[in-house]
Amino acid sequence: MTDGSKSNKVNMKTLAKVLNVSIATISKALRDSHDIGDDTKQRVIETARLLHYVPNPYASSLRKRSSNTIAIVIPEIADSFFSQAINGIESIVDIEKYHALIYLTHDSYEREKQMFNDMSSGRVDGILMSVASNTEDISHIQDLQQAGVPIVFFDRVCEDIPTAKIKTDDFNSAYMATSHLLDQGCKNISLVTIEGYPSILQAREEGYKKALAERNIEANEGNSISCSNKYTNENIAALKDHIQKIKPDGIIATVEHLATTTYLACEELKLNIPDDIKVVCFTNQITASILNPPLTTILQPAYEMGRKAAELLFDHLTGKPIQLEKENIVLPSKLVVRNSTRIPD
Amino acid sequence: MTDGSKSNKVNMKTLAKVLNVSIATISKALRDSHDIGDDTKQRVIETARLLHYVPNPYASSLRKRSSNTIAIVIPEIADSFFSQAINGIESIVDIEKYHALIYLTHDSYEREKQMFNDMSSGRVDGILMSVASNTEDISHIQDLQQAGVPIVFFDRVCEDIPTAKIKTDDFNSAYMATSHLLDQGCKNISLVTIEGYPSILQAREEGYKKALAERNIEANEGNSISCSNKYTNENIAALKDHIQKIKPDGIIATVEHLATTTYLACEELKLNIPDDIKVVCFTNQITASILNPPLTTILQPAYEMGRKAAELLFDHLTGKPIQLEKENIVLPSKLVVRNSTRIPD
DNA sequence: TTTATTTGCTTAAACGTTTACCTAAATTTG
DNA sequence: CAAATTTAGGTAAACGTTTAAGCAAATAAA
Repeated sequence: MTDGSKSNKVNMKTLAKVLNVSIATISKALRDSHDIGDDTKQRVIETARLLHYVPNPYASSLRKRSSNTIAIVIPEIADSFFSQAINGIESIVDIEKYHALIYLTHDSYEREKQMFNDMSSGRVDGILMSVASNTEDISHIQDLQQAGVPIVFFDRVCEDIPTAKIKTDDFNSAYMATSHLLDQGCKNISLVTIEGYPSILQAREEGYKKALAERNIEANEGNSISCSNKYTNENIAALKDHIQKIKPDGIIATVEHLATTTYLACEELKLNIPDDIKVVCFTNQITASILNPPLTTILQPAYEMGRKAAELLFDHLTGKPIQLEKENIVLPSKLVVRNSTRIPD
Repeated sequence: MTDGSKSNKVNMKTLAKVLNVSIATISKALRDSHDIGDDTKQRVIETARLLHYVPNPYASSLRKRSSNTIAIVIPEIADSFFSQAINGIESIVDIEKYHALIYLTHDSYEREKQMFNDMSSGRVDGILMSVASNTEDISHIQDLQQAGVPIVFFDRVCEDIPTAKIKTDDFNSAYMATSHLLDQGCKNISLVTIEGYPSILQAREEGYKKALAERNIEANEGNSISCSNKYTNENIAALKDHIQKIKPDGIIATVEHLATTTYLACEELKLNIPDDIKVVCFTNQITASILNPPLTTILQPAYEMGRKAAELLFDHLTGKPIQLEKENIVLPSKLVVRNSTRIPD
């Protein structure tokens, strides 16, 4: 339309005919092969440009047995963590001129398994993933890895698969957060977490427990409450029950949407944050600073984690001398102290 | 590993050999062709399952000249709108057993154009997109459409392309929001928006102006301020300047991250929301209700928009009798009133 | 000058499907 | 019972690349 060309498919055959050379010459010229003379190369490139030739990726993938495509396998895009991580991943995918297929597991093992089955077709050259929280049988992952598809985990890693893992220091962050609450005078801290229990939440729970243990405080079962992994009124109700029963003076919320749950539960119970109860939450949302009160958060390096994971995968894919199984990277999270944990005057 | 099979590629040839039939028989049997007898079909399906046969998508795409893949072209995944929209899209992509490639334009026309060039290879069967805000020359979109690739716009639509468009009522929502502020007693309302000006922001501005005009209030140039489209301290500073100069008693923030910008600017200026200045923001974040004060928002049907866009695209792709160019759907946003626009007692 | 090497290109097979067309046997029709 | 049709499959080409192998001409080496 904007140019003179019709929408007839122009492929290598077309170019070959126009330039009166063989298809092989076209292919090699475009890939800058040493086989082709400089002037021919130029002529090929020029006519390719003129005729708006765009290579067919599927023919290429079929023949080369590689797709220039990676998979991003994550539970969902509901929170800011994965949004930011995807942006980090994309920043590299873009540079490498790859494509990214997105697979959302909805945190379900069954779906994750199906998706791995799909990927066993050679659809992707590599995988960046955060495992579903109820994935225990990891044979689908092992199978694909054995089949030669490199995998890099980020955030929710699978410890039993020998490959690169990009984590943040969940144990330590929770430890820091809990210690911070203790420093601020809390004596009875509850952990609000979610069902299904991905390993990172386990680490957070352990960091929490360690901080308590260090100060000789017993972490009794009752101080832990599990919510469903999406924002619901049921969660608010459950948390209210919990608070009324346990009467905690501090709360660690382990995932983003639990911040809202916690704040609303406290509000409904007429509990003042931070006077009656102090709150820390794992979240990356910029609104943390304008909450009522501003929320003390554990800020995770989401973008950097996605980016680093992608970097490692591409280092491997592009044949750099790197052993994925040796890469075990921990990027630190940051405790950002705000008023939700302030000691009242 | 978990099964007896090695990682040797099993393809139709393998199955054909094992079952002593032709490759064509395998192919037809697996696609449930009428050509093949029921018992043969069963045998094929059974051995395919046994040998863990997974069809090669690239061979199939090459031959069929269609990829079972769609593109999601969006500016970024930075805010909750696009996160939720993607989830809506995925809910349909999943059902249809398609795949979704994600293209982030970073709101840049140049990148968008490159991506369309990439897609002109036949890589995708259809496109779901929100156009970049600085896209004015739309020939890249036209070209692809003319080449037969169906496109469905959502949110940031391109009016000049005759195809399906899923929007929300930006004009009306902004009108409602502004009227609401006026009802709450505001006399001097500023519009905080972003540079680059996608069409939806234009609509929001016009809704804002209409509400003012209706009450015979002049919307002077100075009441509009443009920020960069990411959360920065510069934006906060600029907004502070603006507020000090114009002294608005009401603010409409047109995109999500401007809520934080606005709240922080007001805080730094020691302005009380809502007593000194009332605020409404276009955002889907659940934290709106726990802000200080809770934020009156325009809640957009992000998930539904993504879902509906995908539905229309697939209706078209699966040959349903539907004319994309006739589909112009507007899903309503909702004004959720909270304390940031409350009239002081 | 003869031989070896390099340059620049071509031929043809391969990647794994799908499908138009063909065929032989089985079944139905008149 | 012959002719027509249906059933159940096979053959081979095609989709658009990439690449191993080959080859003639030009250049370099001996």
